Amino acid sequence: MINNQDLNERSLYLLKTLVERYIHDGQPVGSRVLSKDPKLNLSPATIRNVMADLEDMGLIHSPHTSAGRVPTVSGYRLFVNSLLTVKPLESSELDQFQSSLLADTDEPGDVLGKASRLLSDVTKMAGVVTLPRRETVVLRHIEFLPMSNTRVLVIFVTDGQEVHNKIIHTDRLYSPAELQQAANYLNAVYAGRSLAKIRDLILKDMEGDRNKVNQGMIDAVNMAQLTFSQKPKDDYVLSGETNLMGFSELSDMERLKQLFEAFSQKRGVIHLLDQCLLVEGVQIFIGEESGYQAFDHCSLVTSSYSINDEVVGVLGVIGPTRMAYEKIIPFVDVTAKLLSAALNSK
Amino acid sequence: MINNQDLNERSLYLLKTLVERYIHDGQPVGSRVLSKDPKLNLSPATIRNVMADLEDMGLIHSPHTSAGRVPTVSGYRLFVNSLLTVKPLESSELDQFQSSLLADTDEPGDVLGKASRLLSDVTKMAGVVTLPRRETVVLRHIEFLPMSNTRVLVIFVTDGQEVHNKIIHTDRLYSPAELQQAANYLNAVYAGRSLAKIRDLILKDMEGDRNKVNQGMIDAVNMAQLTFSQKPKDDYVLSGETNLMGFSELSDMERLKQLFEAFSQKRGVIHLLDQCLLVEGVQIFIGEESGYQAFDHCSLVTSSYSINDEVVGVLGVIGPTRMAYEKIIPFVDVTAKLLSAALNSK
DNA sequence: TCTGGCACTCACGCATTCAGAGTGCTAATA
DNA sequence: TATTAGCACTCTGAATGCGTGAGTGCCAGA
Repeated sequence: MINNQDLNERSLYLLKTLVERYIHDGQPVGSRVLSKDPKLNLSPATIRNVMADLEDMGLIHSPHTSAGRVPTVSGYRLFVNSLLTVKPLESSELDQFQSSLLADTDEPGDVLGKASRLLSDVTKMAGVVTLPRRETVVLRHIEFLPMSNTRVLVIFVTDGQEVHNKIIHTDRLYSPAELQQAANYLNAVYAGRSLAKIRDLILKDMEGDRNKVNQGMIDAVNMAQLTFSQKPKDDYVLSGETNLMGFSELSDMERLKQLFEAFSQKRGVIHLLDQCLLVEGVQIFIGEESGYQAFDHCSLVTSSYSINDEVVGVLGVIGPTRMAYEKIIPFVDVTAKLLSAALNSK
Repeated sequence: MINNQDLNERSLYLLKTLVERYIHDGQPVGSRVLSKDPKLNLSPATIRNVMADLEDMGLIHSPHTSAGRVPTVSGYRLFVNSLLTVKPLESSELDQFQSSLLADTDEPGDVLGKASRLLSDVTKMAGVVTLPRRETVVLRHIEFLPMSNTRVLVIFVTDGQEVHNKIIHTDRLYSPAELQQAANYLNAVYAGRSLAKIRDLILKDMEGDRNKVNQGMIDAVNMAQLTFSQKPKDDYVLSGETNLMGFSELSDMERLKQLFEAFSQKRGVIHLLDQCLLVEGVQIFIGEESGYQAFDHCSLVTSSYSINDEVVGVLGVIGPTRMAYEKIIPFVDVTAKLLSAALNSK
């Protein structure tokens, strides 16, 4: 990868203005327009020489002979890493964002939806928020309700205002009283622990079963096992996808279709977002960097969010590679912090 | 509207083959191809005369002078109402559909999702299933869980395997025991009744409150009131939207965007689908008939489904006006019946 | 009432032209 | 040695024209 040591000040400044210019008006930028930059103060010919160098280094390229230059992925990368001057948010905006996140709803877990909508509304691109990873999330309360036959509805509430519903099949018919008892037991023993931890405990408890006197406890642990054994498929809340249909760089129907299919498949996107869980702060994938073909012409700006200082999820913005990074980055950063704050159990 | 009395046998047959032909290969059909139809056995010139009549009646029209004819909305309408020969499903297909609906999941309420996916998978268009109307749906069980402060999580299960979660704000802090007691009371009194009925009962109970001795009952009714007072916004499960991006008649980006925005707004679509609740059997909106601009170039084939013989929702298929109605119609019909059967509480 | 024939229209594909934008290269300049 | 002016060159995109094929409408004759 090329870093800013390899280039002199002038070339870097030229690249910077070129990228800014391109982001601003979407046209390939030629030597003439750049020569008008007061700080550059060079003739078009000189600028052409510099641009030729930048092109040799793979930072820019021209779509065709007479068309000015466009940043490549490496060009964007260098720009974002070293040249970007981020625009901090106004504090009034910040207040506004915060209040829109905290606005009351009657739907549990809707903060995530709100965050997603906030991301897409403000950026006019697509917003995405992963649901908190169940692994690290803490169990608050569990409840069993009998359904038909041996089917039992499990309801459990976790930190982060989330309610989960799941149907399990028990080995025999349980009475409502038995179910209640099992729930009581589990609430007493497991509440307040992370689901990963609980899964460990279940295993231990099941081994120790033979020694236990109380059949009710064994039943309870069995049910817990049924509930928590498989790793749940993670999920996310997406919004503003339709905004993406307005961008000319995504106007190719075939490509757009692939992108939307990736969105509804969820698998790939989740996998991509999961990579951001490990990283502190804002992370950016530009174009092909993501490794997912569907995202080839998109950029993804993400940040992780947490509940009670434990990182549990990722949020971000998806848009065309040509996006206003200097605004998007601080915005994603702030939104992640606001969401974390909103989810903290007070 | 034009009906089949106004036209002679031959014109009708011509219209029928024209529409079938157009649906089959998507090209405007000219007099030459139609003249090759063995049952018609007419010269192109005669066919042109007949077509001119059909055009005068607004049943077909030509995109331009030398381009053959295409059915108009009225043409499709007449075709669908009187000329269509539906293709009944193979019983092997039927079994397959049924088993894919009944396949077990651990997510409550996922039958609807499965039905939606079935619709879109089989038709290669978009499938939609509205959630059961809460009005008519029957309460099975209700539960209260304390959250922070005066916020209480209400969980209630209805017929049709659906679990609803909602957060209410109570006027004062309730202990878990009090909440339990309230739930017990409500389960005893309200379970087995439709939510509309329950709303009535709540009103009566609240009037009668002053006379009641038991404060617990008053609290319970208050909570029920908070839970059930506002009409819930209805919702639907959509799938296979991306299939729509493959159709040339929907390839206009601006139009497609409007369509997808309508999908995510939900309001308009819900309103449209609600109209089908009242009608027995399959109902069809062709192109502009729906009255929603976003659907101008789409057709919608719907049928209502029921739980325990009470109509509660609508499912359907959305695709371009040029769709294989003779297959889609029986398929939607059957799917609705299968879903109703699957939802019947055995 | 049906049909053959004929003139007409239009979309589409193809080649051509032209202006505009931007480049690379070279030779002159500071 | 770095910068610049100048020039020839390339490519796009819009405009234009032309020929072809498909399909029509209409008329006159069977």
